[in-house]
Amino acid sequence: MSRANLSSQSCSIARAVALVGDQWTIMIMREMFLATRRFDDFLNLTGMSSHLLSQRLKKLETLGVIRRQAYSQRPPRYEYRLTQMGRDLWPVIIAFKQWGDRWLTDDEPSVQLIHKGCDAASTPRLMCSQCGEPMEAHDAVAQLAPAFEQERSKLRKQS
Amino acid sequence: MSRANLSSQSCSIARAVALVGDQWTIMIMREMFLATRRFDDFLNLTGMSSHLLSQRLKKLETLGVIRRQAYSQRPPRYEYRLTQMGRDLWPVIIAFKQWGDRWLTDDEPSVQLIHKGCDAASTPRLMCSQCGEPMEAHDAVAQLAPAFEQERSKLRKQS
DNA sequence: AAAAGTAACTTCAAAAATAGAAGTTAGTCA
DNA sequence: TGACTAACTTCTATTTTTGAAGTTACTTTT
Repeated sequence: MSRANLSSQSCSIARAVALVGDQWTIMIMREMFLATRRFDDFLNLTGMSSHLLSQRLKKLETLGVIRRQAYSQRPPRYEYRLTQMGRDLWPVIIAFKQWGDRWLTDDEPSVQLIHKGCDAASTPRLMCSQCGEPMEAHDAVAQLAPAFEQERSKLRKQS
Repeated sequence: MSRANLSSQSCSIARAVALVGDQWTIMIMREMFLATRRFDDFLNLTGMSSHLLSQRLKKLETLGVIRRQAYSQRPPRYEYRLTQMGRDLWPVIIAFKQWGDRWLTDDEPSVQLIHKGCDAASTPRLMCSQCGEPMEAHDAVAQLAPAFEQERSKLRKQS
């Protein structure tokens, strides 16, 4: 299966990952949430090549995750901003951050999140949308839609 | 900057992404959370090449995200299971799922999460660890540690 | 008026990663 | 004995990424 074909799966995880689940895209999104807006800042702050940055920004714009906006006509200059679709990727970035903070360092986190609501340093957690209780892997059971089950049993038999 | 060097950044997002932020690793983790345990099932259900699957499983084992365990001595057969480090990646997978469900499909989600605590279909949300209120991108302010600020202003000047 | 600088890119060759097909190992089953 | 199975490994072709250099359309400095 080629990379592109991942997005043809019916699973929304596969689709999401096919579009925005690569390392440099996630680094771009980190920068977006740190208020970076300009090409050369993305370039220097992520350390990626300009070629790839250009490609990724175009892809994200096409997808509707970010939009490109002129902030000067002469000389022509552009900046990149999140759309709602882009802002909704925040939980993905935060999830990576929490995991990294927990498992990959003993130091203080390099970024702390201050919750505007209560003014405290927050380490956001997942909670159940229905009852509001905190939720972890073992608190949930995955229930597969019939179509997805079928897709999977076909795939299993292919070997 | 080569890919590997991402993990030398002090930012835990960069580190996390360098280790587990690629498409196939995330697909492997999806399968882990769907209770897949065996090589050929990962192979067929993700659609990745066996070469890459083998590499990724080794990397994840070395990192401590999964462990490899014999379930038969003769013939020698192995299965893969999550460690606590691996289970803690659940929020990453769920975050991708929620985003995909919201932005990439109009159909019913292919997977529904049933919360064991309340027995309802749940779409987990982030909440503040301090006050328990739901949290989104605009509810937080990022506060950078001095060392990270310094790292970043050096990087900015490199252009 | 010419030269240097700047932001936002594009181009290109070399290196690295991935895909897909085929092969291997250590067995069991008919 | 021959087919089958799970869990891989090996190989070459293709695709992606890197890193350096170049381009465009201006503004600022000398």
